[in-house]
Amino acid sequence: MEVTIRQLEYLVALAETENFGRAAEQCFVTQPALSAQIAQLEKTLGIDLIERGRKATLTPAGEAAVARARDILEDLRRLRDETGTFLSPLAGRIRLGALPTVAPYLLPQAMPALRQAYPRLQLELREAPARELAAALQSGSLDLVLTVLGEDLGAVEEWRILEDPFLLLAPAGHPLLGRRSLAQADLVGHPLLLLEDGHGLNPQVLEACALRAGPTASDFRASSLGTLVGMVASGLGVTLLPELAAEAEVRSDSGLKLARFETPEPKRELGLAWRRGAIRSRDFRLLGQALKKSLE
Amino acid sequence: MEVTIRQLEYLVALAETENFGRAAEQCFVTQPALSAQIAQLEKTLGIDLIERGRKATLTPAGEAAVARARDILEDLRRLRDETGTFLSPLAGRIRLGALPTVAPYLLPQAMPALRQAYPRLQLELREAPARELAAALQSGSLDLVLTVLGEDLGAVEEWRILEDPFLLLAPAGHPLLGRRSLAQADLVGHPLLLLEDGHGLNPQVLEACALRAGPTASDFRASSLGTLVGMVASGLGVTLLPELAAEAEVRSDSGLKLARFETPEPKRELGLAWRRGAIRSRDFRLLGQALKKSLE
DNA sequence: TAAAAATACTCCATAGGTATTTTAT
DNA sequence: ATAAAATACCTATGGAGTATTTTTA
Repeated sequence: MEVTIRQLEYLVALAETENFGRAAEQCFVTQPALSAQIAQLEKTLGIDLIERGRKATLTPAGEAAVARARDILEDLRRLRDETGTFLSPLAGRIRLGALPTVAPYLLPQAMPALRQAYPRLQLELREAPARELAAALQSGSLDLVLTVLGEDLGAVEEWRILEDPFLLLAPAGHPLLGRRSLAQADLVGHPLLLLEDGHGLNPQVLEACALRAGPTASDFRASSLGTLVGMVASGLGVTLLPELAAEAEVRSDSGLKLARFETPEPKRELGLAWRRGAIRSRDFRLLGQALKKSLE
Repeated sequence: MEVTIRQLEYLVALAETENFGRAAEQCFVTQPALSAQIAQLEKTLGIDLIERGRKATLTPAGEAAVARARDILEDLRRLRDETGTFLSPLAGRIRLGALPTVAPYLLPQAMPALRQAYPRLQLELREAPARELAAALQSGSLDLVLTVLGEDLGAVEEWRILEDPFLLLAPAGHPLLGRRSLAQADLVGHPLLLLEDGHGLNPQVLEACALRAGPTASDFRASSLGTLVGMVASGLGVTLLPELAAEAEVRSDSGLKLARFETPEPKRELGLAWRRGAIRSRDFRLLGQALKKSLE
């Protein structure tokens, strides 16, 4: 006999539920039907996949089979998604990864318009730092990433969405705010607050200011932009915020002030990236256009 | 209806043959049977995959579907291979990549013993430079690579097979051969022949000799170790050969001589590498042992 | 001794085969 | 005109259901 997709679906369900009955229920079939298919699969492979007992657990061979089965089912979903887009644009599932310093400020505004324009689009969102996004994109566990462009993302196509300048955030009355114009060099000597290590934003901030880490970087580290703003508010120092985030994070009654830098402004470039040659690149460009439009 | 593996097999066969009848033949079914399954697949996906005519060609959606189908069928083969190894070690297919400067000198000797010990093993061999091997390993199009260890191969496990020292190859009577002992520094000033750019062996050779490219490297480049030896024979210069290759490439009547370097010898370290956590790592270690043993 | 999985048996959906017609070049 | 694919129709395999027994913790 041959291995069937159905058998693989049953196997994955069984791996998830550890119980033939519940797995069957999850697959909308009866327990004997599922049992028979699993038995059939074991027979074709010539090895036991399931350790029968009070709980149904996987044998080592079962673990291996389930891993492959998941890949196969995932690829099958992608087959449906990809062929579907030739029917109507932006139909089906797109797994989008985005930076935690971007997603919450860009996507919520854009979603209503997107749902309206492309009702058959299903966006699966995952937030992760830039390195993880790039890796997930290459490994195929993400279809599309919303991230900082111009870094090494591997073999990708990029689509610019916006330039996001860094603004100075300081408590009202801070000496840096008084100047007629603000240059990046003016920051020297002022304690600069950063995010926790590992955030891609830090090197961007430091590089944007042509500063190297160390002397002026403060020892306090924040775990999100929200707490970073809080730290500035408590007088621990100043920081740079992407304009995109600044609008949302800095409340007008917080006693904090934002200031633009004189040109050339420090900035980051945000956009979409996908694997070079991806079948759905047209879809991805459409999505990029929609995102860009939602910012106007 | 649901997409079935059989439909995907038929689709791939059709993509390969561009002809329903021959595709059917290739799948050991009749033409109407294959036609029906393709029609069924198109119906479930809701889109035409095939452009019917004198030749059966793929529509854009068909291209996409075939690409995914190939992935799925490949994963299915891997499922069989991987679960099979829990039955008997080293059963099934292993896709092995190897350096062109290693494969022909190591594998032919080892194959007979391997076939004897593991008759159910099917080795698929692919020769490629180190960078390609590393990429193919990570992308999953190879299971195992035989390459120079100690370079950046990504998230892999490594298994040492042998240290392969570089020997000096020079025409008999060459001044470098007269010395009592030969040090790497002695090469300075002698034209050193290298392989074509892109070969991983060049930087290894240059680094091994603590020489940087340029002054002493000759302008002539060889495309294989065989022609490299020929170039030395025609008096264009000297070169370094891995000992593994030297035995096979340098004929005793060629008028060429090999000389060992004094310790510390320049050398390369050869071994197997596979993706970290690969299910068949036990198999790969067994294969490594067998290769090592075949060298004794 | 219960809960869980396997077995026994029936039914029907469907893949595949043969024979034939339709379609494209 | 002719090769190639679709259609019509039949057969049989096998997957799913119900009812029941067997297993095991």
